Order: sequence, then C-alpha cells, then structure tokens
Amino acid sequence: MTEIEDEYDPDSIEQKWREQWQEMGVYQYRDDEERPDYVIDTPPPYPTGNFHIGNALGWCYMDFAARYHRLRGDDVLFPQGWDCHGLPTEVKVEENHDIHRTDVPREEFRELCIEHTESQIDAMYETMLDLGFSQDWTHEFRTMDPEYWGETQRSFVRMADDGYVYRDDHPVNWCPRCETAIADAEVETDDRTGTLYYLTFSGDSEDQRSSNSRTQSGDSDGIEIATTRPELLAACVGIAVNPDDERYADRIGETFEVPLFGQEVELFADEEVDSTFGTGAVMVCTFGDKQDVTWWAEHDLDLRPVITESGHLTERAGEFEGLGVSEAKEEIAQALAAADVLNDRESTEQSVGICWRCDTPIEILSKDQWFVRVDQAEILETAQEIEWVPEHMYARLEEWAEGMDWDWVISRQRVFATPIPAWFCEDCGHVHTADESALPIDPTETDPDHSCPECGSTNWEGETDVMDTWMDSSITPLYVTDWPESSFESVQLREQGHDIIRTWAFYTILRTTALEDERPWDRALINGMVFGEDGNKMSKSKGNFVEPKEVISEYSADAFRQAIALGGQPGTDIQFQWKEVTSASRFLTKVWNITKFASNHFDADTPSIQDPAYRDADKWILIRCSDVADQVEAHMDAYRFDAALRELREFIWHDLADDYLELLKGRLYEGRPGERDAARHALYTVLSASLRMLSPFAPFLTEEAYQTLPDGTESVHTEMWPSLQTFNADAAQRGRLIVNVASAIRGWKSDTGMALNAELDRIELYVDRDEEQPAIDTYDLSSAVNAPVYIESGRPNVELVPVGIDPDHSVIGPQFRDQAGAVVSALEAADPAELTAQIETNGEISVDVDGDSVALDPDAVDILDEQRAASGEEVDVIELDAATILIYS
RNA sequence: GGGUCCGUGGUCUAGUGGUUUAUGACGCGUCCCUUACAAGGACGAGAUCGGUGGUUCGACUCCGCCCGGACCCA
Repeated sequence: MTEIEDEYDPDSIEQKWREQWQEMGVYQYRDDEERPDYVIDTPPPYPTGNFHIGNALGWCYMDFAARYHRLRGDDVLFPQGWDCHGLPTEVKVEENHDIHRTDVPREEFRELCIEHTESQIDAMYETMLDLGFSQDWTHEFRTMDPEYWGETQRSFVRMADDGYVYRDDHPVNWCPRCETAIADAEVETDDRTGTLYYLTFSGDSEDQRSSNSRTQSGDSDGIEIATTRPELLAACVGIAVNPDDERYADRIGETFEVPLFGQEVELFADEEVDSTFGTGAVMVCTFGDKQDVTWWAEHDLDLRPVITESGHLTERAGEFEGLGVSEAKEEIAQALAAADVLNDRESTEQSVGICWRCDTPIEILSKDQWFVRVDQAEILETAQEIEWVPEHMYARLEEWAEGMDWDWVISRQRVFATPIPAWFCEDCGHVHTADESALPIDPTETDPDHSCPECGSTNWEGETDVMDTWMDSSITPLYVTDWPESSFESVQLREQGHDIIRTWAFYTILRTTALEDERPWDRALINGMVFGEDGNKMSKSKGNFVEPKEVISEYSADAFRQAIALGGQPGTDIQFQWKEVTSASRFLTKVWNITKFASNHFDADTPSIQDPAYRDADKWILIRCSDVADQVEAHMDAYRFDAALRELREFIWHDLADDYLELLKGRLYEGRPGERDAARHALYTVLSASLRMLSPFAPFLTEEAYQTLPDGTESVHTEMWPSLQTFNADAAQRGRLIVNVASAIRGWKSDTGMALNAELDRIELYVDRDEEQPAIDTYDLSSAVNAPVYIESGRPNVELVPVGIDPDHSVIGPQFRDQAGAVVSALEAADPAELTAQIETNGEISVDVDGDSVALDPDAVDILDEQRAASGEEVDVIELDAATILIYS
C-alpha cells in the first residue's frame, strides 16, 4: 500500500514500470507442469528499426491475450523473435559501407549484416517496451543466430530425407535486380499500361497454300501476332491459337519464321488462348510468363532462354546481345519497323509480375534450384484443424493453396540467409546434404567430414545458394517449443496479419505438417490493417501517418492500447482515431480518481474484514461485478477485445463510479464502524477485481493503482482473474432498484435546476413487492438523495391516467401470425382507459378484429400511464419499471 | 474476371437466435463547481441502419440484384 499521487502522470509511471517489470521477471514462462501452457507463436518481424502502428495492432492483440491468460492461471510463453535474413539488409549494408556484396568475403559481409541488424532490433525492442508488451525476453530468438539457423537446416535435412525437398531444373520466378529466384508468394502484380505490338511472322515457303490462304496485313502467307514483349522474339518457340478460332482452323501445323531472328516455329492450338485478345494468335517464348511454361511443357517445345540473370539479352539475341529488357524492347521494335513487319502498336492494360521487395518486373528463368514439394491436400487438411479467428480468414488460405501450381522454390542466390547445407561432388556430381550431427554448418566454409559415398572423392564444392527467409520463419512454432528435443504439440495461438496468410501462415502449416504431421497452432488470430484517420493507408506523403511513439508521448501507452482495442473487432481493418485515444485517456483519469477516492477509505485491514454486513447496494455491485467478470471472460475467450474493454468501461465508469460510489458516500463518511466496514470491503473487492480485469488493456495504470491498495502483491500482473462471492437474485434486484431510484432522482434534480446535494422533504417509493421478501434497504438511498425515504405499498396517492398502449410484438406476432397486424391496429385504436378497465375486471383484453372478438393475455400489452398528482399536493412523480417515486420538495 | 469482407447519427464504432425508445465514443447545444474527478456531472439535438426487389405477421438483421469501398488472387 503506497501513498497515492493526486494526478496520474503516465510519462513517469510508464517509464518506471517498464523497467521494473523487466527486473522483476513477471512475464517469464515458468515451464510449470501444474499449469496449462499458453504459448504464442509470435511473429518475428523484419528488423527495419521501425516498429510501426501496423505492427502494434498485432502485438496489442497478443499482449491482451497473454496478459489475460496469465490472469486465468495459464503458464504463458510470449516469446519474441526477429526475422533477420533478407535482401533489404544486404542492400542497406551495401549502401552504408559503399560496397557490393561481392567486394568482401562472404563471412565478412555476413558480419556487417549482423551488426546492422542488431542496431535495428534495439530500436524496435525499445518501442515494444514503451508499449507495455509483456514478452518473455529470456525467450528471444534471432533467425540469424547459428542456434536458430542450425534448426532451419535441420528442418531442411529432414524434409530432404522425407522427399519434400528436391533439386531440379525448373522454371522459376526471377528478379533480375536482386538476381535471385523468388517464390510465387513473393511476386506481386502491378496493373500498368503497356504497348501491344502487332507484327507479322512470314510463312514458310514450302507450306504455301496459295489459293486459300487468307490475307494478313499484306503478307499472304504470314501470320499476324500481337505481343507486349517483342524483346523475347529470340526466345519464341511457337505460336498458339484457340482451337475454336475459325480464322486459324485450317492452319494448325503450319510453320512460320520469327522475324529478325529467323527460327522456325509451329502454329498449334490450345484452349487457353484468348482469341479476343490481339489477333488471337499468341507467340510462345521461353519464358514470357507462367502460361508459356505450361505450353512449353505440354506441347514439348524447345528451350531458347534469352534473358540473363541480370535481365539482359543473351548471345542468342544476336546484335541485340547485352541490352537490358526495356532497351531491347524499343530497339527490337524499331528493327521490326525497319523490316516492315511491325504493323501497328497500341496501348494495352496489362498485369505485370513484380518483385515484392523491389518492384522490378520479374522474368521466368529455368535454373537448377532447390524446391519444397507443395501437397495442397495435406496442407488444407491441416489448415482445417485450426480455428481461424475470424473464421472467414481460412478462405484466404484455401484460395491461395488451391491456386498454387508450382512447388515452392526455396533457394536464393544471396548471402545473408541460412546456408543450404549441401555439397556437390566435383568428380561425380553427387549431391550430398548434411548429416544432422554436423549442423549448423556453412558449406562454403566447411566440407563434409567424409568422402563422396558414390565415388570416394573428397573434392567437395559447397552450395553457395542460401534459403528463402520463409524457411527460417516457418519453423517458429517448432523453435519456441524446443523442437526437436521436445516432441511437438501444437501451440495455442498464432497471431498475424491477413496480408501474410499466403506466406507465413501457409508455409508454417506446410512445414509442421511435413515435419511433424501436426497442426502448428490451435488457433490463428488474424488482424486487419491500420489506416490513417482519413481512412486511407498510412503514408508519410498523405500526412496521415502516426507513429506509436507520438501517441505515447502525447497521451500514454495505456491510452494507445485502448484505442487499438476499441478500433474494431479483431480481423477488421482499424482506422486510427485520435478521439479514441482522448477518450481512453479520460477513462484512465477516471480510474485513477476512483482509486484515489477509494484508497482514502482503505486501511491495511480492509481486505481482511470478516463477515461484512453488506447492504443491498453492496450485494448489487458485487453481483454486477461478478456478472461483468463472466462476460468479459467470454469476450476475451472469443478474442473480442473490443467488446471486453467496452464492457469493462461501462461497468467501471457507470456502475462503479456514477452509481455505487455515490450511494456509498454516506456510509463511508458518516456510517458507524460496521456499516463503514461493509462499504469499504465491498469497494475494495470490486476495485481490485476491476483493476485486474482492466490490466491487460492498461497495464501501467492498473499496476500503479493496484500498488496503492492494501494487501497488494508484487504486481497486478501476477494476480488471478476475479472470482467473487455471489448473492441471491433478489438482493441484486433490491440493489438495482436503489441504484435506479437514486439515479432517477439525480436526473430530476438536475432537470429542475437543483444542486445534486439539495435536501428534499420526503421521498415515497411505491414498490410492488411480495410481503415475504426482505424489505428494501433505504439507508444508502436516503443519504445519496439527501431525503428521508419511505417505502409504501399499494397505489400512490396520485391519479394514474392511462394515456397509451405499447403492444408486445414478441407475444402477439407468434400467437396471431397473419392476424397480428390487425390485432395491433385494433389495440392501438382502443381507448387505453377501457383496456385498463378490462384487465382489472376480466383479467384479459378483448378486442374486435374483423368482426371477431379476440381475447388477449394482459402480457400482450403494456398500458402507459401518466401520473397526475392529487389536487393540492406538492409532489412530483417519476415512474420506473419497478417502482413509482413520489418526491415532496 | 474469381474469392473474401464491408457500407449504421457530422465522424468512428457496437448490435440483433427476426419483433429494440438501434450501442458507445468524439464532436455539438443547454444546465450544474454536489467533500474522487470541470480531463467531471445531468440533460438534449442528431440515423427512414448504401439502394432496390423478395421471403415473413414483422427485415437494420435472412435471400437475390444493383451501387460504392477495401483486401487477396488471376
């Protein structure tokens, strides 16, 4: 129990606890056999040095879940990793040191990358602590550390042994700028306007059919094709048309000569050809796009690669050798025009595959690469075992998986990544993958400790290709659970954005299925994106960019976290709103003031008060708090953080502060010791419970507040979820009545311009209650409204004039079905006074509907009364559901 | 072109197993310094729940179509 500050100062308090929690180790995973595990497969972010608001959304969700599960008594492992490998770091290092990666030895270059990565991690780590995230930093991992990439290699070796990993010469997506293969998932499409060139391939003279050949652009025997990529003419190996295209029906099998380059190509039919595009005849190259690869394989065409790894034309392009793709496009077009075979050019909308890292248009090259076999059925079967939150996110994964037509190419021609643990025998060509016992190993530095099993040679050449970084990050659930020492069981939660379902989620499911035949996680919680206040993607140029740090320094991390939680339900995109931060900040102040008020009335013995003589108001707030705990628990279990926090705010602000505290003041300030004690104990119980329930959302404020309570433990974050004593329902109803009456009188005073503590002569409460039940407790009420309160039974001494009715559709609708409308009309047309009289004399209502007399139960209608004071009385009347209040002032 | 999600007061958001005075926040207006809090309290104005058909006794909620937006894919 500490002295409480007058004002809540988030800057100093958040800083203080940030450090203290680390020293106390409150977030450490205990590896306790007695408690259920709650393990989070935390995303290892790429160390960009900037932990942005989009990251923060996902981490807030994880932190809410982690903190909630600690309160529930789970042994929570919330680790943090870093996905270090990758091209951007290589590029940054090259820039910073003004070198090219080939200027220095591989090992030295790797060291520079590691050094750079570490500084980036530090910056992001600081923001994570600022935001109050509760990772267990003793479980931090970095994919660039040998103990991690050694496991990546182990997974590779095991998958190679099981036939999942193989090496093949197969067309792959290739980024000519990064000069590496990339996977389908790393290719994005960009819609742009390109040029469509119409050009004529001349016919082969031997195949001339002079009489019936149609005229195509002045060349009687040629064929006109349309292409956006004339630079690939040298790679042309065929021409395709749709089999139903009558223009070409009789020409299938004819051969043509490719202009400028002279190779002969044959016209074939394939249903995939869109006959409405261009001339309906399309040239097939090795390779212009994925469709070309399909045709090339299906129609057994030649391979004429013409693009180099750096995106230049090869010697096959003759005089155009060495030109870059875009230069070649223009120069070849000019040459075609000069040769009089370029008939036309027009602009066209096209979708271009681009590298997701650098936006460079990709090429498709055929190279020896390492692949991971993609078994769609197996992956989807596993994915279906996972609970997707929200559910529809599964559809994204399914659609992606079903659309995959190539295996996953995992080799990259880069440096800063996990080495592929393989060697080639220089004498016989045997490919050897490492033994597990040798891992981690860099094959460019170390050879196998044995000779070639095929030929006995010791001339090994280490593989210089490295792995796709998704090979690293797709084993995170395995790594954080100490695979392979511990047998793998699915972890409890994966949290990630929907933008990386096709990558991180997909690959992780693939890998744990392949390696352990197990789903990686029980549940996948998918977050949306964060937009700026104007509803657009945040971008510095649009001026709608907000950084977590900015919000923290202007308000607080606790306010930021709440704004994120309330931005929308998990899975939807969140629009960042400063006003949510403002209102969250006010709520923090409110909670602080409640705590400040309460702690003035607590002493060291408050928590241990025995058998407190609770009054109805106490029982009401305790029951209410217990209900709230149940509801918040249900929301948290369903990962509805928005609903959980809303529920808590309503309760703390309105029930606890506005209603309960106001009712309590009389007893706290002027009550006798026993009366005071009950009030203090109930208040203590409810406040303590509230702070604990709120702690996942506002960890700093709740910690500071919790420390001011008597009997506090080391931290609110090591406490348990509240479990409160309950009382019978009637006590709750009596309490609620008091609350409602007090609130109504407060409103009435305000309406009549009175001070809220104005004294009143007398309050009479007419309550319809069973004589057997305990009487209404007016003690707190009386002091709260500052008037003597009398409970009366029977009819108040006022005239009740029926003025209207309120038909209950939920009763009338199902009962009368298609007559319901007529019944309601009849009721509304009737005189309310007459209906009241019927109820009093007959116990039922009878109305005339289409000439028939219809009987209704009194439940079907509410009679609305208006009170009119008996003449001469100075009285105001307030009608509540459960009571009528007469105010004498 | 395919898939998914979404369209609720000025703004953002909740909601319904079908019948509600449709939630809350911010903003706006009026009143109030009442011994935790004016960074507060009381109250009020402001929404025909994107449009249109249908199913139904009844649709903001279910179904169809249309319009608009977002994301993923081709």
